[in-house]
Amino acid sequence: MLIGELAHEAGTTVRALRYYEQQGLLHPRRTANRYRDYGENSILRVRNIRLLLSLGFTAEDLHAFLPCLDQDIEANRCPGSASVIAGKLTELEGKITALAEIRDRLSVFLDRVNGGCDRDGL
Amino acid sequence: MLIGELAHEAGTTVRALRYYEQQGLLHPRRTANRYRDYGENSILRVRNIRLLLSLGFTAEDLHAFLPCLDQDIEANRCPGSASVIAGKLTELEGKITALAEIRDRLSVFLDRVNGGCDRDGL
DNA sequence: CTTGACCCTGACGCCGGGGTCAACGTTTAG
DNA sequence: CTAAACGTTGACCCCGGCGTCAGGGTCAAG
Repeated sequence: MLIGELAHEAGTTVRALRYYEQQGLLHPRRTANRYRDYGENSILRVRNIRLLLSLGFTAEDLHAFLPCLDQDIEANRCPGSASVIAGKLTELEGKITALAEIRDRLSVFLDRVNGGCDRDGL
Repeated sequence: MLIGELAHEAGTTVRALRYYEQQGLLHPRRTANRYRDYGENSILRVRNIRLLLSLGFTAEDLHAFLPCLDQDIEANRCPGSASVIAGKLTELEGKITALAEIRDRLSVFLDRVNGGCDRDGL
């Protein structure tokens, strides 16, 4: 399978696939004319990569998932990745908490802006 | 007041102040030797800028606050900024929701990884 | 033979909020 | 006189995940 077809099958772009390879996440064979040649399993692999990226992992984080990227990642165990996941989970909780704080501050802020003014319009 | 002193008073850096000016948020006078010359009100103004940035507004968003940046922004009404604030609040809620979803997915993911494996270590 | 649709590598652009030089002018203290 | 400690502009660097050229090669169809 050539890169364009894989991109189509996996729902991404040619550029993204080359980027994943550059990050060490894909290792396609090459045809005689140096075209990248992917196997069928690459479709699942790329989907897994995109799933994990959408979950907030970085490309570097994904190295911990390398051994199991070709399998059904959601159904299968992936030794070594648990600590990475746990770390990301903690990081994520922190971000959510921080954003919630900002939201609360902003909400109070909005109340003041609205409450203290609006003699004209309201 | 020169730029270094203002940076110190407002708790930020010289570079940040020049950046704010570049973004159209500050307009210091110049002394005879082209040094930036800030008034006392600039301290509050810069603090307000930093407060708003920390609340998640971009430098561009801050243009909506220009008329009131020199006042006590938390106590004062700021006509025209309410809609910007409300928009940010909505945006923020969206981000929090998205992150919470990711967190939940990730949590399920972690459970599977732990539950399906670990015959050796645990 | 030529056109068009693929493929290749390499490299710059983007976003945000500055950090961090470089190379230079000014002012003050000793 | 000189050095330190300020100030000036300009320009590149950072992060992550690609988008988007530029300037080629390759291959099948007409």
